[in-house]
Amino acid sequence: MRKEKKKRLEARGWKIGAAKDFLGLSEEESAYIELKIRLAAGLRERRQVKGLSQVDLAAKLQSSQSRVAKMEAGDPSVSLDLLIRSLITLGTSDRELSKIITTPRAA
Amino acid sequence: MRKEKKKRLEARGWKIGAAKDFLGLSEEESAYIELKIRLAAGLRERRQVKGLSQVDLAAKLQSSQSRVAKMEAGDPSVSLDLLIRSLITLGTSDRELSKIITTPRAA
DNA sequence: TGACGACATGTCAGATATGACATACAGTAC
DNA sequence: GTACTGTATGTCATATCTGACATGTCGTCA
Repeated sequence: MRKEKKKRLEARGWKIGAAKDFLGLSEEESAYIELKIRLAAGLRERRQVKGLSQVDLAAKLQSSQSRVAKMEAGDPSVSLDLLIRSLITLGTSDRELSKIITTPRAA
Repeated sequence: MRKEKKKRLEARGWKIGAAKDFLGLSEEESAYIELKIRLAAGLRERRQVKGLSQVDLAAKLQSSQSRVAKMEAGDPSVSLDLLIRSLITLGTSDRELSKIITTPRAA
């Protein structure tokens, strides 16, 4: 369990949202959160590589800057569904998506 | 996803294979749908390998048999989020998940 | 200093996904 | 035939997600 800052950003919202457990996250919960964080990082990276601002991306997604910010922060209010749809909108292929999922984040 | 488009897709039953060829789906829409179908197939396969019924799996997921059936059918009412969480609950690793995403479906 | 651009964060009305239920259908066994 | 198991499908109340808005922070530039 070494996910440092981004994990910490999430922890508060998740522990409150889960509301039934308290002694830390179960295997499944942390697997889910870590996956979300990798997708979030992948989204930010791809957006930046394309030279887009959050506002630009929001326009493409028909969403808003604040939601894009939450996506990239791995906010508990963002679903994997939205993250993946956003990556797809940015032109991410299945193979690239697959890589994002399996690539360990830098410590 | 935009409501009207979804309703239209739903009305015409986009869960069938090769939907893109019959409906006027954009690249992004069909990428999303095909991804969902692969996850759905992966879920069914893993459930069956473990010798579980839909009722059994529903219990594990704290969901219902009908929702499991919809998941495995790739129903429009099911999110990628739920599909992936379900796969995680079945013990699917990141690597396996990645494989499900990139494995082309049998025609 | 102020103004600007990019990003973060909190809130909330409205949209969507979810579990649960009822019911139907296909096999299998008796 | 009945009974049972497993799966599919339609509906619905409500729990959750989403876009939009307001506002704040931080860096840069003149």
